[in-house]
Amino acid sequence: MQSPMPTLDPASSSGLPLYKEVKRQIVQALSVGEWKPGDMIPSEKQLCARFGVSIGTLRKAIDELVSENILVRHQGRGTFVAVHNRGPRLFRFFNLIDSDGQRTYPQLEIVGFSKGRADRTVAAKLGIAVGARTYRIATVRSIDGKPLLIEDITLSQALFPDLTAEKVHQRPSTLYNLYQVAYGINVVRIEEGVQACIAEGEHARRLGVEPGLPLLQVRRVAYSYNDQPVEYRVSHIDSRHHEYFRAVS
Amino acid sequence: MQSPMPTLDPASSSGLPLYKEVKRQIVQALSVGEWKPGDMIPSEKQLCARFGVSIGTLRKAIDELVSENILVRHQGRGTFVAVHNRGPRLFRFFNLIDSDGQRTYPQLEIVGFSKGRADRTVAAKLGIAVGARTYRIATVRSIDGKPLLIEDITLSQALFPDLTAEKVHQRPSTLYNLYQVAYGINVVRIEEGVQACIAEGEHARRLGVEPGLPLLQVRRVAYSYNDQPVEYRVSHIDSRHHEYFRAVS
DNA sequence: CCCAATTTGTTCGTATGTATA
DNA sequence: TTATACATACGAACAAATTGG
Repeated sequence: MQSPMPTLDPASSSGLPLYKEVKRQIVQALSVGEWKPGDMIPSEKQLCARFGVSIGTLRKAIDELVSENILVRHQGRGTFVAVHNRGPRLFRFFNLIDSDGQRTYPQLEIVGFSKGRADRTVAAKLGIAVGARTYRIATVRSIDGKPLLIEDITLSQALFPDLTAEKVHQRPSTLYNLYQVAYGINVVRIEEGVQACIAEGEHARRLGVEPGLPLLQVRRVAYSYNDQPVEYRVSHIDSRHHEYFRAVS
Repeated sequence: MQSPMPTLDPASSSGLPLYKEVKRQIVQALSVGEWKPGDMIPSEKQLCARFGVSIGTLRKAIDELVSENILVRHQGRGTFVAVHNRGPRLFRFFNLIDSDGQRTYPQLEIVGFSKGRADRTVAAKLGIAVGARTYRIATVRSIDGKPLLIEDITLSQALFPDLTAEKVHQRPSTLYNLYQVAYGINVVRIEEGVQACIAEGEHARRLGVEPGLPLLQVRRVAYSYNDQPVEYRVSHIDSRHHEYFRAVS
């Protein structure tokens, strides 16, 4: 009357706890695109059958993925792959708040697209070889027509084959959405460093500010599932009327 | 053969799920100092008996507190109240990394202590009345004798009665540790906003930099259990050789 | 060094409640 | 209403880590 040998044996392949192995396989399914952002994944009962584990074990795996913002559960509806770039979530990684403490959502304009090669910094951040082919995208984000933030984005050509200025300009939504629908690449996590700098030359011109103004410089690496780096982005922000926000618990 | 009525009835007092009510009571015990940071709390079996819930329900409550960094579990040893200011965790909220990407731990020096009253900003941040009595503490953090970061800290006198310059100077460890051992106040979470500014006057002098240098300005509110604000801190950082780091998942 | 007791970690499963379609 | 799906609550059995004798 005891349980038969499970389909996934904890000691067999990985030595990991069973629920960690289940979690790993779910992430694997996500990263190969079996389920896409917004999709409902199979019900708990179906997943239990698929992985040969009990409901409690499956829930523990899904619990962790939910806490990592990779899955979202809705009672009575199902469990879904998290969408990171729709509606207000669009600026999930862009927490600028204005003087009243309200979140703001600037408009994005693409002002440049070119091809290049990775220098040492980019190569290290993106995990590619020095000299590997890259794209460079330049943007301006504005509120009420006033430039607020400029970005210099670097992507690996290997990860985004045949990306063109047209695709970038004609994207229906955000860049992260373009990565997702056109390349199946989902940004789920970022790391960034912040420094203060002085506006000069090109940066001052694109921001429409006088040289000498203090700016925030943010260097961000965006990651997909399995800690795969997919984008390197350097931003310069006019923070006179907006501040960069964060919470740590 | 069914379970008797539990000591905590989900529908009785709060309408919350049982495990949320258990969690609330544990936080309550923490905030009144029944268990202090570093203490081992009673075993799962004991807590089940105390709250009249099953092991699964108790574990779900503790799981959430662990994920919030309020408790720490050690298999075979017990469950402990998280300590937020010991050893390397000392700078848990102070993620400055140097040019090599290494975390750095500057030395702290107290350079000022005074009494004052809350202006509108401080009152709002600390949840106290405008004009309420406060303390002001000024600090400098240095690496290799080179000032890197200055802080202006504001505390409510009501929360920290009889705080003196001597206590601040003679603290054995960090300020957060002083809050903890002398007043039973534990900082478990912070929120902060970041802007760029220009070094001038007093700030430039304390940092030992020339006026005109761009600085990071960080405004932080530190919270204890139950989202109680306990400290307001404005920092100015010379970020030329160090950057402010953050990760978002 | 080993053993026993304690404590948390993992896995299993059942029953019932609540939300949604 | 009914069926489905997730949420909550219960608890058993065994594994793994730690501690103290």
